[in-house]
Amino acid sequence: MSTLSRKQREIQQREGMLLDVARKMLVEQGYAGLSMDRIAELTEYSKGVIYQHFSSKEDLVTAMAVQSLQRRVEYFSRAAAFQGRPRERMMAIGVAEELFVRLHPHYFHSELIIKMASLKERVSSERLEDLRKEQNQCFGRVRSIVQAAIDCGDLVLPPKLEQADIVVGLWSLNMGAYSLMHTDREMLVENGVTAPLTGVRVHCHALLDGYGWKPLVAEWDYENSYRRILKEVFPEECLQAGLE
Amino acid sequence: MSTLSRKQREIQQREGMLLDVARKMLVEQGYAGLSMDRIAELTEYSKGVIYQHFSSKEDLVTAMAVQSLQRRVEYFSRAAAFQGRPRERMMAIGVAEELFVRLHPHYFHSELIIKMASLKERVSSERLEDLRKEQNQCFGRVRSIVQAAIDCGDLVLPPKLEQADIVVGLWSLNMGAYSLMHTDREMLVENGVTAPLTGVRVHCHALLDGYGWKPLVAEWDYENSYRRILKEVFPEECLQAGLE
DNA sequence: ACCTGAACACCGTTCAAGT
DNA sequence: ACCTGAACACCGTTCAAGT
Repeated sequence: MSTLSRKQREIQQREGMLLDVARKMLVEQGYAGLSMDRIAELTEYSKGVIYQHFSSKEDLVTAMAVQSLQRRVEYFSRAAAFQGRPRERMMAIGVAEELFVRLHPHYFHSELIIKMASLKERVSSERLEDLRKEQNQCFGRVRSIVQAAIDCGDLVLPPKLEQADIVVGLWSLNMGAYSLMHTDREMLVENGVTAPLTGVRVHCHALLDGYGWKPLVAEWDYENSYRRILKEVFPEECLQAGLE
Repeated sequence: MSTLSRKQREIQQREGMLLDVARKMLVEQGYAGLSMDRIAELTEYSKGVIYQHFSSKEDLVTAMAVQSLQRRVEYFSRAAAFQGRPRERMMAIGVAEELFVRLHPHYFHSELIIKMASLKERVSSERLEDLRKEQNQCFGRVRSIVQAAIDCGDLVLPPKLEQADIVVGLWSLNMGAYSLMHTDREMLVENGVTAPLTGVRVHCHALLDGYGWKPLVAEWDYENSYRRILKEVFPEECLQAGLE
């Protein structure tokens, strides 16, 4: 027995449909091509209905980003549950992010977009709260792995770095690399960068080695960890993404 | 004796003024608040004149990004000329980026924006060529330092990484960190990240250590290098930014 | 109680008419 | 040769009128 009335469920379903149509539009035609008019036209609802769900265009885009973060939290949670050394679990987070970006580029794209404009002013406070919550969930998942590494002695915090800073470092490297690939792929190719996606993994290992997070690359068979993560945590996603 | 006629110079000057007004508007009111109508109003030119300079709104934003990259190339060039070990020169590039972001946040902002939407379609091909050129200049400045490090034996490329990949790793880390700070500062503060800007330097050192780029942090007094870079390369910018 | 779509203010872009 | 600004098509947002 659901806690929502039939009507409420219908409304929720409608919101999902609106977001699906909007996301498709965003991917195919860019931010400028995303129009409330055309969403109404395509879904055959009136414009008034759309404004019942979303208080503005920016609110709609933020809703897409919230969906994206929810999905990412799922991936991260599964990754964090991997059985192994903390650094292997952190590696699993990296794999989760890679698969997430590969399989849901439109979700990732919507996140990049809300980051751009100073949208906050025009987004409903409830939606902003949702966004904040999901972001902190993501942050928390990663942070608890850093904590575990400190607790078991695998990681001794370098001077001037707190626990949260380690999260920021990894987050920056990953987000920077994927947005670079999204937005400047041509430039990379032009400069002879051949396999940017595989590259991210190697860079992350270098960064973790730099923090002195044990076991170092030289002391452990991370190729094997990688295969185990793919097989044990993301078997289906792995097939979908076409990874061996 | 200039190579441009008086009229041509006037037009160039006008373009600069239009861009200044536009940038201010972008910073104060976000992308949605940037309007061709209001630029015309504020500058007291007609809308037709603006379209003589920029083929579309996207073209205008791209022009801002080109200006930004030109400025960055200046900073990078000065940094690359620093007298010292290649890793110190790379550190100087990091300092250049930090000062650039601190002193010209609006320039940096415009770069983030064009990266967002799939603007390419609506930007004149000349402008796109300018953008490409400046990007490659930046990339090249950094790359040549990596080359120097390889040549003198300070850096031995790790397996699976090419020269250009090292540039991508550093670029990603820096860009990711600064855009995170630009867009999610609240979230960082909420999670106890106190000094994100100083953090970037530490993360970069960790990454370079991870690549095995000599001399490692433990083998060299980089605090001293940092002070020298500020003093010798960016004395004025340093004062402007309010760094000690 | 919920939905519609005309109406409004504003925006990007063009181009015939002016100087 | 250069500039103007009315005109057009479209967009985000609202809300009185309908069911």
